[in-house]
Amino acid sequence: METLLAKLRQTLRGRSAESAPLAGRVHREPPLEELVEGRWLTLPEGRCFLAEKAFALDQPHGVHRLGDLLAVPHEVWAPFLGGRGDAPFDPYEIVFFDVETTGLGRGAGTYCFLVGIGRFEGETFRLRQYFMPDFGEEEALLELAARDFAASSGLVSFNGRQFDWPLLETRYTLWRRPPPHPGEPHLDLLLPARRLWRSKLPSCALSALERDMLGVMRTEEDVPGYLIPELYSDYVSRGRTRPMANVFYHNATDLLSMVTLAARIGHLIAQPTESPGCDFVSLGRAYASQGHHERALEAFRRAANSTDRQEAAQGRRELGLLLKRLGRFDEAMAIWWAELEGNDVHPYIELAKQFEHRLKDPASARQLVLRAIERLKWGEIACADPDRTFQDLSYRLARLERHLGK
DNA sequence: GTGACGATCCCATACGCTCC
DNA sequence: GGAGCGTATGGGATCGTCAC
Repeated sequence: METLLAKLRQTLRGRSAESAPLAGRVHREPPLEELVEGRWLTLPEGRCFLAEKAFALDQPHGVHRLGDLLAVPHEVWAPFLGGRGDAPFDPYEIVFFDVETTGLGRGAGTYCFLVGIGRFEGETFRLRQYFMPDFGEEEALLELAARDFAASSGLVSFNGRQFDWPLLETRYTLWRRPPPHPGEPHLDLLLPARRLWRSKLPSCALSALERDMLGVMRTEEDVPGYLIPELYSDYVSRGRTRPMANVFYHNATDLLSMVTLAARIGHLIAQPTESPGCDFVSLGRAYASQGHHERALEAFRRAANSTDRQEAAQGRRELGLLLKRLGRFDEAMAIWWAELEGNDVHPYIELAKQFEHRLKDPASARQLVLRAIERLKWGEIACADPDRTFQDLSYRLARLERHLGK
């Protein structure tokens, strides 16, 4: 088996060496190093092109600056770090990464031909892009990327938990190398972005977030993601370097956008009161699920005060339920009382429960249920399943009347 | 002890979304 | 176009409380 693998590696490397000069002749395009700032590296494992660039921390990217992330309190990331929410998340100890691949599949036939890795170093944000010029040179790319990953204590990506990292792990496994990083803590920015803006934006794809939240305008250099596998194929088989330079631009822009997106999200979570355009209901749920109850209550209050009627109703509902869960019944009841003239049946039911079970006042509970039934009949209360709601209310009323009768 | 009820948890299922 | 994750939803099981 080992011999077979060695032969395969040799064959692939041989093909790579043959195809490189051919590539230059077909289209007479300039070599990659003339189009992308970088240099070729030769390792025992093969050749790899390294493009490297450092950005000042006050470098703008859209409406934000790269260094904005450094002011975000580390603890805001805890709800989004997977199983390692307790791990420290220092921007200087983590790496941002994004890979360009030959397709969307997860199998052995999908290669990562470009790995972009960014990290804060002193007064700069340094971006390194490792590029494999042919399929036979993959191990060199993996070796160089591994050195960067191994020097980090955390990962940041966009959809990297589902796509980029598992794919990279597969590539290392296929070369019989251990993945260079345990994979945790891993901040996948797609998760908090969805939590914050799912109900506000038509899409939470990185390109949409760039446009709608970050003010990033890509130049004509950019290429759409779906074309990337084809462009790499053109590079390998026909030596087309110009479109490949555009892929470098695409990858670098993705990485810089991740940095400013993280800054935007981090500041928003840290100070939700100063963040218009955020889905405070989802943010509150995220806080509540992590036990940050006061922050959750604050987020729900923000939602409750929204000018968007639907968001305001949801905010009040979540606020009341969380207060009840925390045993703050009087505060919860105040919310429900204020809601009674709205078009939601929920506050009637919650108040009826409180009167029946906690306050031992079935007569008041009955009045509330009767009023809810009446409003439901008149169509003043909207609910997803009016018939079922009517049944539930009737059942509750019958029980209360039995109780009162006795 | 029994029954009714609410609260909570767990599980299964369906669906939408994102990456190249 | 493949695949995995998160979310929403609904049903069932379990537990604690209370009244009888």
